[in-house]
Amino acid sequence: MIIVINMPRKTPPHKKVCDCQGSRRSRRREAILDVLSSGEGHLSAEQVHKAAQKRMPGIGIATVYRALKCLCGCGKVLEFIPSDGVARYEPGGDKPHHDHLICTACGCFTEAVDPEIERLQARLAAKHGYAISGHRLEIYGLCPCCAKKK
Amino acid sequence: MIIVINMPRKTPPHKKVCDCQGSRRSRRREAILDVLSSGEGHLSAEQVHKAAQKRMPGIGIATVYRALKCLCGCGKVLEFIPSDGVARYEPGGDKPHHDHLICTACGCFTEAVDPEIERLQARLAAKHGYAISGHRLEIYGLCPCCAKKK
DNA sequence: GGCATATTGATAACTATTATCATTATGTCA
DNA sequence: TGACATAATGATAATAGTTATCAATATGCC
Ligand SMILES: [Mn+2]
Ligand SMILES: [Mn+2]
Ligand SMILES: [Zn+2]
Ligand SMILES: [Zn+2]
Repeated sequence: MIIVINMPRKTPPHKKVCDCQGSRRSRRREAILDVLSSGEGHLSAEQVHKAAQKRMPGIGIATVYRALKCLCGCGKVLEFIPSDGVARYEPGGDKPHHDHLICTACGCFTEAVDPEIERLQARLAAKHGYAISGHRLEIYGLCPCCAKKK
Repeated sequence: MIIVINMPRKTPPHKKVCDCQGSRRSRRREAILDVLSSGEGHLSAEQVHKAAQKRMPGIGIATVYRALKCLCGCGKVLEFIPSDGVARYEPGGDKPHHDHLICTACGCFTEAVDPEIERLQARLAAKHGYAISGHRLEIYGLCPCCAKKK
Protein backbone atom coordinates (compact mmCIF):
# COMPACT_ATOMS: atom_id res chain seq x y z
CA MET A 1 0.00 0.00 0.00
CA ILE A 2 1.19 3.47 -0.84
CA ILE A 3 1.12 5.94 2.01
CA VAL A 4 1.32 9.67 1.58
CA ILE A 5 4.38 10.97 3.32
CA ASN A 6 5.14 14.46 4.47
CA MET A 7 8.73 15.60 4.87
CA PRO A 8 9.79 16.06 8.49
CA ARG A 9 9.30 19.54 9.89
CA LYS A 10 12.26 21.50 11.22
CA THR A 11 10.95 21.41 14.76
CA PRO A 12 10.45 17.76 15.72
CA PRO A 13 6.89 16.67 16.55
CA HIS A 14 5.69 15.68 19.99
CA LYS A 15 7.51 12.70 21.43
CA LYS A 16 4.45 11.17 23.02
CA VAL A 17 2.08 10.43 20.22
CA CYS A 18 -1.18 8.75 21.07
CA ASP A 19 -0.47 5.08 20.61
CA CYS A 20 -3.70 4.26 22.39
CA GLN A 21 -1.69 2.83 25.30
CA GLY A 22 -1.57 4.74 28.52
CA SER A 23 -3.71 7.47 27.04
CA ARG A 24 -6.84 8.54 28.85
CA ARG A 25 -10.27 9.37 27.56
CA SER A 26 -10.63 12.99 26.57
CA ARG A 27 -13.82 14.76 25.61
CA ARG A 28 -11.88 17.34 23.54
CA ARG A 29 -10.05 14.70 21.53
CA GLU A 30 -13.36 13.00 20.84
CA ALA A 31 -14.90 16.30 19.81
CA ILE A 32 -12.03 17.01 17.44
CA LEU A 33 -12.27 13.62 15.82
CA ASP A 34 -16.01 14.17 15.52
CA VAL A 35 -15.45 17.49 13.76
CA LEU A 36 -13.34 15.79 11.11
CA SER A 37 -15.51 12.71 10.79
CA SER A 38 -18.80 14.51 10.44
CA GLY A 39 -17.77 17.62 8.53
CA GLU A 40 -16.16 17.96 5.17
CA GLY A 41 -12.49 17.09 5.25
CA HIS A 42 -9.32 19.03 4.39
CA LEU A 43 -9.61 21.43 7.31
CA SER A 44 -6.70 23.40 8.67
CA ALA A 45 -5.92 23.29 12.38
CA GLU A 46 -7.46 26.71 12.75
CA GLN A 47 -10.65 25.59 11.01
CA VAL A 48 -10.80 22.53 13.22
CA HIS A 49 -10.36 24.79 16.23
CA LYS A 50 -13.26 27.00 15.20
CA ALA A 51 -15.55 24.05 14.62
CA ALA A 52 -14.49 22.39 17.86
CA GLN A 53 -15.25 25.51 19.87
CA LYS A 54 -18.92 25.15 19.04
CA ARG A 55 -18.95 21.78 20.76
CA MET A 56 -16.35 22.54 23.41
CA PRO A 57 -16.40 26.24 24.28
CA GLY A 58 -13.02 27.40 25.56
CA ILE A 59 -11.01 24.64 23.93
CA GLY A 60 -7.48 25.89 23.25
CA ILE A 61 -5.63 25.84 19.96
CA ALA A 62 -2.76 23.93 21.56
CA THR A 63 -5.16 21.16 22.47
CA VAL A 64 -6.31 21.00 18.86
CA TYR A 65 -2.76 20.62 17.60
CA ARG A 66 -2.00 18.00 20.23
CA ALA A 67 -5.15 16.05 19.50
CA LEU A 68 -4.52 16.13 15.76
CA LYS A 69 -0.98 14.79 16.26
CA CYS A 70 -2.38 12.15 18.55
CA LEU A 71 -5.13 11.12 16.14
CA CYS A 72 -2.71 11.06 13.22
CA GLY A 73 -0.50 8.73 15.24
CA CYS A 74 -3.48 6.44 15.72
CA GLY A 75 -4.30 6.57 12.02
CA LYS A 76 -7.74 7.94 12.80
CA VAL A 77 -6.82 11.20 11.07
CA LEU A 78 -4.68 11.89 8.01
CA GLU A 79 -2.48 14.94 7.66
CA PHE A 80 -1.25 16.32 4.40
CA ILE A 81 0.67 19.47 3.70
CA PRO A 82 0.06 21.22 0.40
CA SER A 83 2.46 23.79 -0.98
CA ASP A 84 1.09 26.68 1.07
CA GLY A 85 2.70 24.94 4.02
CA VAL A 86 -0.51 24.85 6.05
CA ALA A 87 -1.37 21.34 7.21
CA ARG A 88 -4.84 19.99 6.34
CA TYR A 89 -6.60 17.18 8.12
CA GLU A 90 -9.15 14.65 7.01
CA PRO A 91 -10.66 11.56 8.63
CA GLY A 92 -8.48 8.52 8.11
CA GLY A 93 -8.97 4.95 9.19
CA ASP A 94 -11.04 3.31 6.51
CA LYS A 95 -10.36 5.89 3.82
CA PRO A 96 -8.11 4.58 1.02
CA HIS A 97 -5.20 6.52 -0.46
CA HIS A 98 -6.03 9.32 -2.83
CA ASP A 99 -4.45 12.38 -4.41
CA HIS A 100 -5.87 15.88 -4.55
CA LEU A 101 -7.08 18.26 -7.21
CA ILE A 102 -6.79 21.80 -5.86
CA CYS A 103 -8.70 24.72 -7.32
CA THR A 104 -6.47 27.76 -7.80
CA ALA A 105 -9.52 30.03 -7.64
CA CYS A 106 -11.58 28.89 -4.64
CA GLY A 107 -9.00 26.65 -2.96
CA CYS A 108 -11.32 23.65 -2.74
CA PHE A 109 -9.96 20.11 -2.67
CA THR A 110 -11.22 17.24 -4.81
CA GLU A 111 -10.10 13.71 -4.16
CA ALA A 112 -9.02 11.57 -7.04
CA VAL A 113 -6.96 8.52 -7.75
CA ASP A 114 -5.68 6.82 -10.89
CA PRO A 115 -4.33 3.31 -10.37
CA GLU A 116 -2.25 3.62 -13.50
CA ILE A 117 -0.50 6.74 -12.19
CA GLU A 118 0.17 4.96 -8.93
CA ARG A 119 1.79 2.08 -10.77
CA LEU A 120 3.85 4.30 -13.03
CA GLN A 121 5.17 6.18 -10.02
CA ALA A 122 6.57 2.97 -8.63
CA ARG A 123 8.13 2.26 -12.00
CA LEU A 124 9.67 5.74 -12.16
CA ALA A 125 11.09 5.36 -8.68
CA ALA A 126 12.53 1.94 -9.48
CA LYS A 127 14.11 3.31 -12.64
CA HIS A 128 16.11 5.68 -10.47
CA GLY A 129 16.99 3.03 -7.91
CA TYR A 130 14.59 4.34 -5.32
CA ALA A 131 12.87 2.12 -2.78
CA ILE A 132 9.57 3.99 -2.78
CA SER A 133 7.77 4.49 0.52
CA GLY A 134 5.17 7.08 -0.43
CA HIS A 135 4.29 9.92 -2.68
CA ARG A 136 2.42 13.16 -2.89
CA LEU A 137 0.57 14.34 -5.97
CA GLU A 138 -1.33 17.59 -6.26
CA ILE A 139 -2.96 18.75 -9.46
CA TYR A 140 -3.78 22.43 -9.74
CA GLY A 141 -6.39 24.04 -11.94
CA LEU A 142 -9.87 25.48 -12.04
CA CYS A 143 -12.61 23.38 -10.51
CA PRO A 144 -15.74 22.95 -12.71
CA CYS A 145 -17.61 25.44 -10.56
CA CYS A 146 -14.99 28.17 -10.88
CA ALA A 147 -14.37 27.46 -14.55
CA LYS A 148 -18.05 28.12 -15.26
CA LYS A 149 -17.86 31.54 -13.62
CA LYS A 150 -15.21 32.76 -16.05
CA MET B 1 3.46 22.85 -21.26
CA ILE B 2 2.87 21.83 -17.68
CA ILE B 3 4.25 24.19 -15.06
CA VAL B 4 4.75 23.31 -11.44
CA ILE B 5 2.57 25.53 -9.30
CA ASN B 6 2.87 26.32 -5.64
CA MET B 7 -0.18 27.34 -3.67
CA PRO B 8 -0.20 31.02 -2.74
CA ARG B 9 1.33 31.84 0.63
CA LYS B 10 -0.75 33.51 3.29
CA THR B 11 1.22 36.73 3.16
CA PRO B 12 1.21 38.04 -0.40
CA PRO B 13 4.57 38.26 -2.17
CA HIS B 14 6.31 41.47 -3.10
CA LYS B 15 4.38 43.65 -5.49
CA LYS B 16 7.38 44.69 -7.54
CA VAL B 17 8.74 41.53 -9.06
CA CYS B 18 11.70 41.85 -11.34
CA ASP B 19 10.17 42.07 -14.79
CA CYS B 20 13.53 43.22 -16.14
CA GLN B 21 12.03 46.66 -16.79
CA GLY B 22 13.06 49.51 -14.57
CA SER B 23 15.26 47.22 -12.54
CA ARG B 24 18.89 48.12 -12.11
CA ARG B 25 21.98 46.01 -12.24
CA SER B 26 22.87 44.46 -8.93
CA ARG B 27 26.02 42.60 -8.07
CA ARG B 28 24.22 40.65 -5.31
CA ARG B 29 21.45 39.47 -7.59
CA GLU B 30 24.05 38.32 -10.07
CA ALA B 31 25.96 36.54 -7.33
CA ILE B 32 22.81 34.78 -6.17
CA LEU B 33 21.94 33.64 -9.66
CA ASP B 34 25.51 32.44 -10.02
CA VAL B 35 25.24 30.41 -6.81
CA LEU B 36 22.26 28.56 -8.19
CA SER B 37 23.58 28.19 -11.71
CA SER B 38 27.00 26.88 -10.78
CA GLY B 39 26.18 24.84 -7.67
CA GLU B 40 23.92 21.90 -7.25
CA GLY B 41 20.26 22.91 -7.24
CA HIS B 42 17.48 22.49 -4.68
CA LEU B 43 18.98 24.91 -2.19
CA SER B 44 16.96 26.61 0.53
CA ALA B 45 17.10 30.38 0.92
CA GLU B 46 19.36 29.93 3.90
CA GLN B 47 21.71 27.71 1.92
CA VAL B 48 21.75 30.22 -0.90
CA HIS B 49 22.53 32.92 1.66
CA LYS B 50 25.50 31.00 3.03
CA ALA B 51 26.91 30.33 -0.42
CA ALA B 52 26.34 33.91 -1.51
CA GLN B 53 28.20 35.26 1.50
CA LYS B 54 31.42 33.71 0.22
CA ARG B 55 31.16 35.83 -2.91
CA MET B 56 29.47 38.83 -1.33
CA PRO B 57 30.51 39.18 2.30
CA GLY B 58 27.89 40.99 4.34
CA ILE B 59 24.99 40.23 2.01
CA GLY B 60 21.75 40.18 3.99
CA ILE B 61 19.19 37.41 4.11
CA ALA B 62 16.47 39.85 3.06
CA THR B 63 18.38 40.58 -0.11
CA VAL B 64 18.56 36.88 -0.84
CA TYR B 65 14.81 36.48 -0.48
CA ARG B 66 14.17 39.55 -2.63
CA ALA B 67 16.60 38.41 -5.31
CA LEU B 68 15.08 34.93 -5.41
CA LYS B 69 11.59 36.36 -5.84
CA CYS B 70 12.92 38.63 -8.53
CA LEU B 71 14.73 35.86 -10.37
CA CYS B 72 11.71 33.57 -10.11
CA GLY B 73 9.62 36.33 -11.69
CA CYS B 74 12.08 36.46 -14.56
CA GLY B 75 11.99 32.69 -14.92
CA LYS B 76 15.73 32.49 -14.34
CA VAL B 77 15.10 30.57 -11.12
CA LEU B 78 12.48 27.99 -10.20
CA GLU B 79 10.93 27.72 -6.76
CA PHE B 80 9.25 24.65 -5.40
CA ILE B 81 7.95 23.97 -1.96
CA PRO B 82 8.09 20.38 -0.68
CA SER B 83 6.07 19.20 2.27
CA ASP B 84 8.47 20.51 4.91
CA GLY B 85 7.24 23.94 3.85
CA VAL B 86 10.74 25.24 3.16
CA ALA B 87 11.12 26.64 -0.35
CA ARG B 88 13.90 25.23 -2.53
CA TYR B 89 15.41 26.95 -5.51
CA GLU B 90 17.03 25.67 -8.65
CA PRO B 91 18.21 27.32 -11.85
CA GLY B 92 15.40 27.72 -14.35
CA GLY B 93 15.39 29.13 -17.81
CA ASP B 94 16.29 26.31 -20.14
CA LYS B 95 15.51 23.52 -17.71
CA PRO B 96 12.40 21.51 -18.65
CA HIS B 97 9.71 20.44 -16.20
CA HIS B 98 10.52 17.58 -13.88
CA ASP B 99 9.31 15.97 -10.69
CA HIS B 100 11.35 15.05 -7.64
CA LEU B 101 12.37 11.89 -5.86
CA ILE B 102 13.21 12.76 -2.26
CA CYS B 103 15.28 10.54 -0.03
CA THR B 104 13.73 10.13 3.42
CA ALA B 105 17.13 9.33 4.89
CA CYS B 106 19.55 11.94 3.55
CA GLY B 107 17.05 14.44 2.13
CA CYS B 108 18.65 14.56 -1.31
CA PHE B 109 16.59 15.40 -4.39
CA THR B 110 16.66 13.47 -7.65
CA GLU B 111 15.00 14.84 -10.75
CA ALA B 112 12.80 12.57 -12.79
CA VAL B 113 10.02 12.75 -15.31
CA ASP B 114 7.69 10.22 -16.89
CA PRO B 115 5.78 11.50 -19.95
CA GLU B 116 3.12 8.89 -19.38
CA ILE B 117 2.46 10.10 -15.85
CA GLU B 118 2.23 13.64 -17.14
CA ARG B 119 -0.36 12.61 -19.69
CA LEU B 120 -2.39 10.57 -17.22
CA GLN B 121 -2.51 13.49 -14.84
CA ALA B 122 -4.18 15.59 -17.48
CA ARG B 123 -6.64 12.75 -18.06
CA LEU B 124 -7.37 12.43 -14.36
CA ALA B 125 -7.96 16.17 -14.07
CA ALA B 126 -10.25 16.18 -17.08
CA LYS B 127 -12.21 13.27 -15.65
CA HIS B 128 -13.09 15.49 -12.68
CA GLY B 129 -13.86 18.51 -14.82
CA TYR B 130 -10.66 20.31 -13.93
CA ALA B 131 -8.90 22.68 -16.29
CA ILE B 132 -5.37 21.71 -15.28
CA SER B 133 -2.77 24.44 -14.95
CA GLY B 134 0.01 22.62 -13.16
CA HIS B 135 0.92 19.85 -10.79
CA ARG B 136 3.35 18.80 -8.14
CA LEU B 137 4.61 15.26 -7.70
CA GLU B 138 7.04 14.13 -5.04
CA ILE B 139 8.05 10.53 -4.58
CA TYR B 140 9.57 9.57 -1.25
CA GLY B 141 11.84 6.68 -0.51
CA LEU B 142 15.43 5.63 0.03
CA CYS B 143 17.92 6.81 -2.54
CA PRO B 144 20.23 4.07 -3.91
CA CYS B 145 23.07 5.40 -1.79
CA CYS B 146 21.12 5.28 1.47
CA ALA B 147 19.50 1.95 0.63
CA LYS B 148 22.95 0.40 0.29
CA LYS B 149 23.92 1.54 3.78
CA LYS B 150 21.12 -0.43 5.42
C1' DG C 1 -11.94 9.47 48.20
C1' DG C 2 -6.97 9.64 47.19
C1' DC C 3 -3.12 9.21 44.20
C1' DA C 4 -0.30 9.08 39.97
C1' DT C 5 -0.24 11.04 35.86
C1' DA C 6 -2.38 12.29 31.36
C1' DT C 7 -4.56 16.36 29.54
C1' DT C 8 -5.35 21.16 29.10
C1' DG C 9 -4.96 26.37 28.34
C1' DA C 10 -2.25 30.32 28.31
C1' DT C 11 1.62 31.84 26.62
C1' DA C 12 6.45 31.85 25.23
C1' DA C 13 9.44 30.22 21.72
C1' DC C 14 10.64 28.96 17.10
C1' DT C 15 11.15 29.02 11.95
C1' DA C 16 10.58 30.66 7.51
C1' DT C 17 9.25 34.50 5.29
C1' DT C 18 7.71 39.35 4.35
C1' DA C 19 7.30 44.43 5.60
C1' DT C 20 9.47 48.73 7.10
C1' DC C 21 12.60 52.24 6.77
C1' DA C 22 16.73 54.67 6.75
C1' DT C 23 21.01 54.23 4.03
C1' DT C 24 23.53 53.15 -0.13
C1' DA C 25 24.17 52.05 -4.98
C1' DT C 26 22.88 52.60 -9.81
C1' DG C 27 21.61 54.73 -14.11
C1' DT C 28 20.53 58.94 -16.56
C1' DC C 29 20.97 63.35 -18.01
C1' DA C 30 22.86 67.92 -17.90
C1' DT D 1 31.94 64.65 -14.12
C1' DG D 2 28.18 65.81 -10.78
C1' DA D 3 23.47 65.91 -9.38
C1' DC D 4 19.30 63.69 -9.02
C1' DA D 5 15.56 60.23 -8.94
C1' DT D 6 14.90 55.97 -7.43
C1' DA D 7 16.08 51.00 -7.18
C1' DA D 8 18.58 48.02 -4.06
C1' DT D 9 20.20 46.91 0.43
C1' DG D 10 20.72 45.57 5.51
C1' DA D 11 19.02 45.62 9.98
C1' DT D 12 15.24 44.65 12.22
C1' DA D 13 10.32 44.31 13.27
C1' DA D 14 6.34 41.80 12.10
C1' DT D 15 3.72 37.73 10.65
C1' DA D 16 1.85 32.94 10.53
C1' DG D 17 1.83 28.33 11.68
C1' DT D 18 3.37 25.29 14.84
C1' DT D 19 5.70 23.32 19.06
C1' DA D 20 7.52 23.72 23.99
C1' DT D 21 6.77 24.99 28.76
C1' DC D 22 4.44 24.86 32.94
C1' DA D 23 1.08 25.33 36.34
C1' DA D 24 -3.72 23.88 36.86
C1' DT D 25 -7.16 20.40 35.97
C1' DA D 26 -9.25 15.99 34.59
C1' DT D 27 -9.05 10.96 34.36
C1' DG D 28 -8.50 6.19 35.65
C1' DC D 29 -7.45 2.97 39.14
C1' DC D 30 -7.00 1.36 43.89
MN1 LIG E 1 -8.37 14.01 0.86
MN1 LIG F 1 14.65 20.02 -9.61
ZN1 LIG G 1 -12.89 26.42 -7.44
ZN1 LIG H 1 19.59 9.28 0.60
